[in-house]
Formats: sequence, structure tokens, C-alpha cells
Amino acid sequence: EGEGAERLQAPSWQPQDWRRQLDNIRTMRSGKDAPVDQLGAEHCFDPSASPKQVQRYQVLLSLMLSSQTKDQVTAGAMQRLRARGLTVDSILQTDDSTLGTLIYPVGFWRSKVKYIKQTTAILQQRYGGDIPASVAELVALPGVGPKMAHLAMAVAWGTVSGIAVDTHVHRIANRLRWTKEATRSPEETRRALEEWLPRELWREINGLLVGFGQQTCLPVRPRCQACLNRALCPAARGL
DNA sequence: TTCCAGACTA
DNA sequence: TAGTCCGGAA
Repeated sequence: EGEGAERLQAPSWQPQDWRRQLDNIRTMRSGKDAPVDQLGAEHCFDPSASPKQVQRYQVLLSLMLSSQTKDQVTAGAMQRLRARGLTVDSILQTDDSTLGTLIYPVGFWRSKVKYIKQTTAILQQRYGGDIPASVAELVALPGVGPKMAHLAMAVAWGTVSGIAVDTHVHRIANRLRWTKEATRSPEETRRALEEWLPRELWREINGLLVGFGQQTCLPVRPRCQACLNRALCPAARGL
């Protein structure tokens, strides 16, 4: 739901000051020096791989291997997989224990081995080795939820299907009160943001807020002293 | 809501 | 050493 939906009129509610807050975040992010900027899923596939569906598969895999604040762990796992040729067939030919050693120490590596194998088999059987091009089909894959689906649509297919809400987006949206009421889950946050955030910003909001969350708006002991939004943020502390 | 696999830190 | 930490599944 929400997928492809267009707002026909102005939203009934928008947070106060959100444009100034967003401008400040853009400024803080202008260095593009957060882990996500070098090691995010957009950077973990082989752009020379052909056909294109191999690149799309690599994007999905790097999302499935994502490992909170430790983008370099994901990047390392992707590098080891790519060194062996990272395709649907090569993964299906890799036994689970080998795959485990290749992706270790990615968080939740045991379950990820299982999901990657299951999902890869489905891609081969039902999608001709490609990844599906809709959120509904993507979230039906084992180990793929809404956050990965929306990012995969954006990165692999170049289509904005919704806002990818991970823990950073969820936390920061609530700190800035970018949701009309406090939200308890990332899905709730996604729906609340899509209510008012102009669609042309949906694509960039994830990378912007993830990097901000990695460097400044940390989950514990946020660096409010260093934040340009400290005077505009309801959650600012330490002044 | 809890579990997962560990790293990080108060 | 205890508490907190993805996002997805059950």
C-alpha cells in the first residue's frame, strides 16, 4: 500500500521547520564522509558485471548482508563473494558452511545464509535469475522486508516505491517530530513520512539520514553540540 | 515480542 | 558485566 500512490493535494499536516532542518542535515552531510557514503549498498555491486541482472542481484545481496553501523563488514563480505564471481548460479553452488565463512562476521550470519540460499533459489526458479521489480514480490522473498524492498527498488531498478525506513530514519524522524505522533515501528514511520514528505525527496532521505545518524544523531549520546539543528530539535540535549 | 551474532561501552 | 544495538521472521 502506498506504492505508486500520488498525493493529489497538499498534505493536511507537515512538521514545523522541516525544510530548515533538512537543509541543516544536507549541510552536515555535504562532506559525504559517513560510512554509508562509501560502503552502502549502492557501492557494493560490480558495475562492470553483465548482464544487468547480475548487478541487481548483487544489490539485493548487499542489502541482505547489511550489518547496522558496520558497513565495512558488509562491504568485506561482498568483496569476498565478488572475488568468487557473485551470481545466482555461483551462490547456489556454494554450500552453506562455505557461504557462512565468506559472509562472517556479518550480524545474524546463520539466518542470512539460510535466507540468501532460499531467496536465490526462488530468483532462479521464478524470475529467470533476476530480482523482481515490485515491492510486493520483493517482500515475499525470505529475508527481505519493506526497508530492503524499497532500497532495492531505488538502487537496482531506479524506481522510487516508498521511503526506506531503517533504524536511523525511524529514530531521527521521531527526534525531529517528523511524524505527527510518535511512531513505534519503522513501518509506521514510513507511512507517516509518506503522508507529507514531497515525493521527490523520498529517494535521498534514507542516505541523508543514515549518514547523519552514523555521525551525529547517534542512537545513544547523540552529538547535539555538533548538530546544526540543536536549536530546532525537540530532542536536543546538553545545552 | 522475542530471537538472532556478536561488538561495543557505561 | 549488563545493556543496547540492525531488520526480518515467527
